[in-house]
Amino acid sequence: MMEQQAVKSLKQPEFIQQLNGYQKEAVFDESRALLVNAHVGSGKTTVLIAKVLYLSLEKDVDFRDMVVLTFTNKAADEMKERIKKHFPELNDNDIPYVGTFHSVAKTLLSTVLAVEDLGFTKEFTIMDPDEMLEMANRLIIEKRYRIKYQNKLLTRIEEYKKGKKLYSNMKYEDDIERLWDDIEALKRTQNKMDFDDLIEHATLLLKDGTFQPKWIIVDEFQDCDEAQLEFIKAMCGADTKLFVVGDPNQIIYTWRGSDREVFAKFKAHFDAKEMTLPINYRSTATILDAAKTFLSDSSKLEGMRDQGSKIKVKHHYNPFQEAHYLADEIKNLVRSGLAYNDIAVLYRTKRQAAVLEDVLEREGIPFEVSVKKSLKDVPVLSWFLSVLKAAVNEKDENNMIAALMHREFGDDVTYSEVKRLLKGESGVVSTLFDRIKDFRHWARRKTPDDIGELYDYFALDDHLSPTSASYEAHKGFILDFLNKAKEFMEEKKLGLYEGLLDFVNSSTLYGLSVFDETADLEDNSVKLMTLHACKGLEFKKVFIIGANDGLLPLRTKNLDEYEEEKRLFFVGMTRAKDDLEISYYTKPSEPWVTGGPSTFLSMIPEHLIEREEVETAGEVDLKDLARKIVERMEQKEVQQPDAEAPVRVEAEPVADDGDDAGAEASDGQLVRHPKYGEGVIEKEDEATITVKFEGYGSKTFSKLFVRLEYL
DNA sequence: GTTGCAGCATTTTTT
DNA sequence: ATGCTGCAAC
Repeated sequence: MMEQQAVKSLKQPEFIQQLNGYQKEAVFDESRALLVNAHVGSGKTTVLIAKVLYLSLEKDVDFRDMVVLTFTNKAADEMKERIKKHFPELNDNDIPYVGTFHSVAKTLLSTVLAVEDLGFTKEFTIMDPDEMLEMANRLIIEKRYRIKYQNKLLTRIEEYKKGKKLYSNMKYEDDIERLWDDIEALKRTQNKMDFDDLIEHATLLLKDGTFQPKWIIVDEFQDCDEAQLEFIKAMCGADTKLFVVGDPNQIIYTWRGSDREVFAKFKAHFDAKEMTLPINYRSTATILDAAKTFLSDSSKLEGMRDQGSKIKVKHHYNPFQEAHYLADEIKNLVRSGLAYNDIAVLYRTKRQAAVLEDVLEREGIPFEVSVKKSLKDVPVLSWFLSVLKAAVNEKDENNMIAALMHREFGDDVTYSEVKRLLKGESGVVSTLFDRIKDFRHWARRKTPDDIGELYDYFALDDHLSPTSASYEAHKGFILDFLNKAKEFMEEKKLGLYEGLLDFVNSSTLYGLSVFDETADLEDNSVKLMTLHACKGLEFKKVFIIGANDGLLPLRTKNLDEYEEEKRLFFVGMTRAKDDLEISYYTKPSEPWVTGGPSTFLSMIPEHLIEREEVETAGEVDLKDLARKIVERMEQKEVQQPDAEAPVRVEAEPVADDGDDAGAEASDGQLVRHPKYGEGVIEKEDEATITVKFEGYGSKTFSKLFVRLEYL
């Protein structure tokens, strides 16, 4: 018996054993193309990872023959981490095609594909939207283009590309078409690709069959747009198999281009087999029953759990009053045993967070608002990235201009002087220009170990002004950035120049998370986020606020948009495991939003609901409070543009005594880390801090992100 | 150049 | 409700 069991468990590794019947069927399936309809909370990620591990372990598929595509960096990182956990000997080089659509396209373009055929070189760099905007603005000035609604330029360009028009009231055309043609041409001259180009160019070059993996695996397939589907098609050879997982009930990004018909198109094109993962493990029956109301086809969604408690529908006078109620309620919940991170407050628009932030902060409730930060939020890094991009890609004139002309860190030259420098005319002197131009030559003789020399090579001290108050912080950011670049190069086994090029491009795709070690820390705080941002997450207690017509659902132009609002509401509701509470206002803060419960609330079967009015605070009180909050918000807005760096750094003591030696002040200091617990500071410099933890050993963090509580 | 009016949006966001 | 902006009239 024992032996039999041993054999059995050998045959069925743990990651298979834990699957249910449907999930196993999906993992073992051998079809050319399989479309898995993964209902909400049905263990989609588990199946995806099991499939990847199964292919590797049982079917001997090499990771280099597997393309695993995700939409977000977070999902890609999770996937990579899970793979590496099973195969600790693997590094990023061994799983090159596990990543986001964009990063995989980038990897293909800079390795196996013939970008030269499209007029690029392998040294191409990636342009983010900010950079594109800079380029566009420069073109407008230079060519004297007339562009209407210029402060909505990026949206207008996007709409133009999709063939739509943003403003239907425009009587006369402007120069948007010529502007876009110029941008397209300039991108080629400067050897740069924007995010869309990565997919489009890769698709074009893949069509000759250079790269055809054995397997293509896609996560969140419902978010796929036309271009991404074409990308997948272009990679398919006769022997390529496809495994895509998605949930049509969670299509909430059609406004961003995701294709409502993508499931049908996939099935038709690949003659795909379709399967369903119906079982939801997450939510109580009550929550699921209520959520099903918002689906067009809910027949296949099955729950596993008992009834649970009813859904609370709360009626508040206005958002200010609600914020106070929520603060009290959260305190009560925590008192009754819930952790802060079991709780989420979800809303339709970002601006709804302001009131909550204000009140929760004053009530001392730990919370986190999910806002994506980019490198641009740290001006010194944004500038330094321009320097590096210009250095790494010799054709990148725009970043050269940005690097030299930066108001704070640049070389104090005018536009016409930079133009003359670029033309090679004499009479203008810029050390930074020379160093950037000479970088490739210099870097040839260097290795990643020499990366610290970059600081002196670019004479950064001259640009960061050592006398300024923020000098130490600025220097710290840059040293930290270089440090991360070095780690990156070592993991990928690249030389200094190639490594820096790759790192710069990854930074563009990854944003700040390139070196945010706290990104997915399980810290104990209430999460505030939009309904869009909550996809993929789950909480024991969920508050959905502002269920008023005009807000949730937002005012919609057509039935399609209304259906998408329903799916969005569905996504929000199904984040809740145990308890769901939905609120609406008598007096919402936006004048175009209707007072009273939204149509969505009347769609939920009455027997699943428990209604409650929350006492109205005095009118005077509210007005006073409202005024104060508006004042505070205005103050914050004024402060924002000046803000030098992300907040956390300022909150922490930065070594300020003496030069290099200035660490001893914090040595031995007792601190608490949200993940590793209490520890003692071992070492500290401008950029990093090393803490020794009981049970985890020494960990080095970037001061940019680490959140240490000084005890 | 200035002014008043009409028309429109007011939202979600990854790479 | 409010704010932006294109547009036409001055």
